[in-house]
Amino acid sequence: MRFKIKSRIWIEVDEHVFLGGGRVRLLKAIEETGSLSKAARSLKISYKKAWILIDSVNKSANEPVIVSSVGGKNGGGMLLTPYGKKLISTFDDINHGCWNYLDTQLKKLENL
Amino acid sequence: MRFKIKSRIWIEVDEHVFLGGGRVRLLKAIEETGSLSKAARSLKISYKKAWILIDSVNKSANEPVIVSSVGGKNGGGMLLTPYGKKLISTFDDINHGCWNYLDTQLKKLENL
DNA sequence: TAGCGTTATTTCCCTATAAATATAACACTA
DNA sequence: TAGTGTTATATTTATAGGGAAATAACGCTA
Repeated sequence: MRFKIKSRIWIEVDEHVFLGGGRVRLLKAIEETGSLSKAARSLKISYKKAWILIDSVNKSANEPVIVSSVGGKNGGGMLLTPYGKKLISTFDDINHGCWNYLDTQLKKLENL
Repeated sequence: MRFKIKSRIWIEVDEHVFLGGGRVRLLKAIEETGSLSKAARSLKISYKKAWILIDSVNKSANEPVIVSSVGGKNGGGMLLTPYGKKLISTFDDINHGCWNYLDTQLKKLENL
């Protein structure tokens, strides 16, 4: 029997999702591209969906995660704040730790 | 900032979900009630949804998880096999361990 | 001033998921 | 034999979520 243990973790604030895998992927894409529309294209999700995700992150956080500018040289853009960068690296850290834990548990299923 | 780290784990076989929180809840309700229809009513999900969940568990497992009988004294029913009982207790064990790990990580978010 | 590429937001439509309904088969009971 | 409460399955109906498109505002550039 070939088992795999999968997991998904997310952070909630006031019973609402604040940060999860999808939001972290999006934040990383914003960090790389410098814009929400480019990030959405690179992840092949609609701009609307990307905007809703970022909007909910902003509304849940009490410290800025991204700063956006509209108009200007290249039309504007989005940038991660230092707090935002720390947030995604901490999320990744915890997530990897969770995977490592689950790997150690696999044998419990295999010799069941 | 009041953070909570939430998680969901599940077991896959051949890239398909074999066992997750919902299926485990349903199996426990079957163990308590002795029937799939009673279990579905107690969890307030439709019989159809419950049947699809159990059907996929049966198809993924290569050892029986439940045995069902149709017709008869009380119309029939469903029972967990010893393997099925071991499966849900192991799942619960791993799941609680995951929660414990995540609790230890919460401080990383709080003093960020 | 016209054009551009963004952010920001609304509206409409479609589709995929879930719920509700219906039906068959079954084996016991009265 | 009629009735009952299951399992098992198909069909129809409703609902919610996502995608596409349209629109506005913005501030730089040429």
